[in-house]
Amino acid sequence: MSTNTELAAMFHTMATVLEISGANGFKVNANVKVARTLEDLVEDIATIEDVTTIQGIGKSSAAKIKEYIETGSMSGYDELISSIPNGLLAVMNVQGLGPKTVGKLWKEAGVVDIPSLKEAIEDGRLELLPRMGKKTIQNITESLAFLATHANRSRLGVAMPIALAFLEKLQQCKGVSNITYAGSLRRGKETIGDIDILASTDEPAILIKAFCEDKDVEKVLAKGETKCSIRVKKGMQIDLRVVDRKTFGAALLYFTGSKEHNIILRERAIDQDKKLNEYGLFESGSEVNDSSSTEEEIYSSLSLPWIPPEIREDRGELSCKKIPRLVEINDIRCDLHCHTTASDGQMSIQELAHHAIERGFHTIAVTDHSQSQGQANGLKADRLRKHIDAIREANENIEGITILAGTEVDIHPDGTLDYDDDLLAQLDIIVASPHSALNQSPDDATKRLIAAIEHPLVHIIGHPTGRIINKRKGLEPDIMALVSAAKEHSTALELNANYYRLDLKDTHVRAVCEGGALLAINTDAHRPEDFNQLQYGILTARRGWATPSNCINCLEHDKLLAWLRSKC
DNA sequence: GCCGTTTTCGGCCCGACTGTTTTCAGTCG
Repeated sequence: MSTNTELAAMFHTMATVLEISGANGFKVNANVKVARTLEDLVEDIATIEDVTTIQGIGKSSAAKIKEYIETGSMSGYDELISSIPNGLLAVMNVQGLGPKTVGKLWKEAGVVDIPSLKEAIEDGRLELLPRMGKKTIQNITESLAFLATHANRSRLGVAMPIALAFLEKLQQCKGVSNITYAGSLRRGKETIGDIDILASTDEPAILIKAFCEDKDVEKVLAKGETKCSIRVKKGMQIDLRVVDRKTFGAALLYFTGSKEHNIILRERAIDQDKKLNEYGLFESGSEVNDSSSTEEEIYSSLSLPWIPPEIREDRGELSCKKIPRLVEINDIRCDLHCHTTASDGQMSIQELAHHAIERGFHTIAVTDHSQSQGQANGLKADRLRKHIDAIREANENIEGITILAGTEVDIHPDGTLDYDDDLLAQLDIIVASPHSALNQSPDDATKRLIAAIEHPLVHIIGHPTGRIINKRKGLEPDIMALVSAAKEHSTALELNANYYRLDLKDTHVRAVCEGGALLAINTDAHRPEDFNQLQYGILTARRGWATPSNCINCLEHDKLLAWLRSKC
């Protein structure tokens, strides 16, 4: 684990312990903010001379961070953590249980962890506590069962189809004038906690009934006149919020978040003697809506440009002089990392080419696995030579697209490649990716990837960390060092659009773009439907503030080929 | 704990829903 990640986890833990202990809420929030800042930070915190220059990190936290970097421990941390039972932190993950209740469960019912919470429910101890009725205990029991069987957050590509399916059904309801998804899904986060749906309708009761009684609903968690929550059979929670048509824009802004972005907007409103909530922007003390029918109008009233949802994360978007024109799906003109039946793909070269033509691409790269990838039917040298011939022939015979002969060559743990240079030199495009030894040390990973970046024949580093979201951490290279080397050698770093990967991730993408290196957004398609994954890559790229000029997939045909040939 | 073009102290976003209690605390987003 990187120092940033370790420290972030410690600050999160401190915040939770403080919260259970009943500490000042603002102090709790300050610790959460430090944790979040550390999570977003791409540079190794240890390399930053004065961390108080980072917004949100003050003297106190800076001293703790410094001490941890220098000594490997943090004074006060162990004492704080040991002030509550270790297992109590897990109890905080139970839906419906917050710091006040968890503190009460501990002090008044002897609950110290999940098992003892279950015991306290079974032996009736919980019922003896004030404000702990049958219904509350039933809800806790159900939350415990849910927690035991489900991961906390779903991958973006899991949540999106569920949301779209619900939208399609709900917009059929009588009276619905506006319906969309908001929340972290609209912001395109790599994982989604729950799906937020926002609607305006003349017939709220009909919509709410349809929502709560849908065949995919497993449990109705809350049901009011304007707000309902359900859990669907696939395990995700969906919140529906019904608002007046006139306030849809304000509500969309509010429910898109992020929370941190909203807080700054509200503070900005207060500075202007106004009040912002989900119903609109109001002059102070007035019930008269300033202007709130669209998001654009609200931002404008706050003297701000409209900010794309993907960057509403309090990562500088509200102090930025000019919001760049972020990359869009229609800017993408080619896919430079795809597989065929030659290795582990399901499409022939011809099928791949036809799907690419359908998408309006001018170029498609055939990049099957290299020889070390036995389980993926990776190509030995002689098979690759024949494959190159087949690709060249297809390129001759198929009109309307350029088909590039390429490879996704393994980067060995020591940084060498899985084919000889002589063979690589025969190809049009070389994507080099790590597939093995994905738990090597950050130093080794950095050396390994930089060796590949510096290789004169390599065009793109594929899924640089090898992570699998919610499953595998992957490599933790020094991203700033990679970016610097990538810029120097004109090697692109990939944002693999597959929603299991999204590798590089959003903050890494931003480092690539700000560092002046090239970004490649590829689907790594193995099946025709994989081309649809591009949407997730685009969302992630936008979260990383990527513009078309950062991205080689946005180049016109001749410029792309010129860049490819510039490597020799 | 953090912050400051009202600066070193005083303030820090806002509202819906639930369950339990009868006027509201706690949780969630």
